[in-house]
Amino acid sequence: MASQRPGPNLSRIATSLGVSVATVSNALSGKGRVSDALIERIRTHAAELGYVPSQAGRALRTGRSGVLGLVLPDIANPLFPKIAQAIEYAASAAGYGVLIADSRGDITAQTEAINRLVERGVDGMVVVPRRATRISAASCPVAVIDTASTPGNTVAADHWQGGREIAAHLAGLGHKQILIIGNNHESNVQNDRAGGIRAGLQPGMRSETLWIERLENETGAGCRLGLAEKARQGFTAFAALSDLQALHALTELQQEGISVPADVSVTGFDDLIWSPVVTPSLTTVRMDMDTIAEIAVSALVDRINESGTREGVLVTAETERVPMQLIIRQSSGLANPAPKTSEMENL
Amino acid sequence: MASQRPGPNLSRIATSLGVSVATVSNALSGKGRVSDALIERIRTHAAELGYVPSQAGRALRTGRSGVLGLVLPDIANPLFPKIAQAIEYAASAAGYGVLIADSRGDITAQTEAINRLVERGVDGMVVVPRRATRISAASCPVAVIDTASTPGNTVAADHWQGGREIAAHLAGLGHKQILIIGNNHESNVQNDRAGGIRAGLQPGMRSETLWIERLENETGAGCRLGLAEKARQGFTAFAALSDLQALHALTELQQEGISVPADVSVTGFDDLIWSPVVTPSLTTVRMDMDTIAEIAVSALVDRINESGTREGVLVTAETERVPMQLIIRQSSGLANPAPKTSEMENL
DNA sequence: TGCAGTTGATTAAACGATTAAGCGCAGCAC
DNA sequence: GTGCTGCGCTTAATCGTTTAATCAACTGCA
Repeated sequence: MASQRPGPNLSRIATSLGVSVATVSNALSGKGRVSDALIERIRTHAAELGYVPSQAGRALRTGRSGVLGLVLPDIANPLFPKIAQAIEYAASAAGYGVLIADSRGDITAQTEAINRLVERGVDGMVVVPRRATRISAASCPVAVIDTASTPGNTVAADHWQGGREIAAHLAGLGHKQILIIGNNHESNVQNDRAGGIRAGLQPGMRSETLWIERLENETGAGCRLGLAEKARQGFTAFAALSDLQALHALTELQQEGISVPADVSVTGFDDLIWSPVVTPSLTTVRMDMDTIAEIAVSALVDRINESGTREGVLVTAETERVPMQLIIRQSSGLANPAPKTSEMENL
Repeated sequence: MASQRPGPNLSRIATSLGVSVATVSNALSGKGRVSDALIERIRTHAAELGYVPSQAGRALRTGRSGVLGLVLPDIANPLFPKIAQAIEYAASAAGYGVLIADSRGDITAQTEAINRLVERGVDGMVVVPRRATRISAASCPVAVIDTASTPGNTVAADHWQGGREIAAHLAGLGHKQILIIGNNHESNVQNDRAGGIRAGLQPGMRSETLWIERLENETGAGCRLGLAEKARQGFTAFAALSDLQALHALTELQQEGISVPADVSVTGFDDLIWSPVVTPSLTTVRMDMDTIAEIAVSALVDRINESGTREGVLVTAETERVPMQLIIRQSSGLANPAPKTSEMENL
């Protein structure tokens, strides 16, 4: 009934070579005292038998599963591919597997997902919360990737600095009136980004912030934002707090016959998959997910290796903010001095 | 040194109640013969102690890890969130965890990723290949989600039928000349979709297919597709084989001053996150990922439960094609009878 | 030669669960 | 009263690995 593991195990190697299991284990792990000749013999034999150690046996003995959990509470988060990829890469470089637990947006579902991970015996986990959910002491080390202003945050992109990059870029192009577009008013990430933009404005520039979440909830995701009207009011730059909103803005403006970047500029955040593909391609700010993932995972791994007692703690890292990188593409250009008389023959 | 698992184990419950470990195990799993009274007593006591069974112990004994692998070889696939979510949901409903293994696009990296999963002892895995990679016999059951025309496919959306839906929709709107836009010529999925569209054309309609992969490789992802010229040639509908290309087409057309849907129609595939958000919102075809995931996972689980010998097989499911659903939004409209004289004042 | 110290291996005890087999006891039939 | 059956529980083996403890043999040194 019970399915046998296919490959050879330590004891098969041991009997086949006429030595004890412990010796084989020591030879392969390089820990105990085994003669060099025997180590060599055992290693080659193990290799030609195609031996792979049983994670189950090892996990049982050591109390470590070699698996990290990844919790993404945000429904179908478009950043997911990048995050998952980066985390998986960093984890597997550190010898860990990654168990995902997507909790469809709900907060209780999130804690359930975390519990599932704990029950599966993960050694630690990476959580990317949407709101500042208190990930209080799951019974394993936890790394939080959100934003530096979130209490308990382990590491994150420097969203504030990213905002400043955008502001500086727009200032350099001569824009005076900037409309910031966000869709989640309670998101620490978006607030940091918006704050960074405002902090980066030069004297003589002003900004206004448009939170579209209520509009989206009432009228649906594809609602009109009324950006043409805003352009008529004198806004020449639309700085979205995410590429999704940037796309929303860009297409709405185009549909209204307003040319980007000739008439107005549009910028985003995150450098999502479509950013280089749309016309005009999107000027945005990229987070260095690989570095963030590496920092998070290594902080986690350090903690796991150091603490014998498997306590639940929020781990900390030396570098808390990873700089974001401005990607200048086509959607941002020199401020049009007379935005109202939008010429349709541009470009 | 070895970190102790925090919670109680079977033997702690057993000694605490003065019974044997086996009895506790039987009581909790409901397998052996235990009196109802004792079962009750053990269950409540286990509950109040907060007992969670050790996956490691169980895995070692039963040879089953209770974990499925998910392999997504496609770099940063924008479908990833949906797939991962659906698979994770289906798997966790079936009592399984999901271990991800993203192999950054490379084929050798893909087999490495598969090996990593096998070494971690997954009981089975779901593979979504980009090209028809032969997933020949990893040493565990494998479910392939690609397209019905792929040999060895387990279950997939009925891309062909999805294509017919698009064709029928465009035919109903009076379109005669359809430009199909794809970016991967070797993709079974895209070929099926294109085939479905062509098969669904009414008499008097014609189609042409534009593969943009070479253009993308040479000129970058955001290259000009020259769609305005195509519109001038008389094409009134642009049927992209993925929402990403649809977005590419939509924004390029808008930028050129061609109005969608007044002048031409644009349709996509997959109903990705931005489809409802862009202006005009995108008419597309949605795959029922939840159903697909459920079928794949349950086929996998059936296979796992039935085969004792852990052999590596491509599992099959009863339902191989899951119908796609046409989502009509704003980007498709009645065919403009005189596309050449595109009036700029539309809308 | 005798003794301490090192080397290279073995022995055995875990880790936590599952499960086949066994055992005492009651009830029942002959 | 004996034999049989079924119930309720225990005993014990097992999965594969790690690792502390042990031990034999050999070395160097007095």
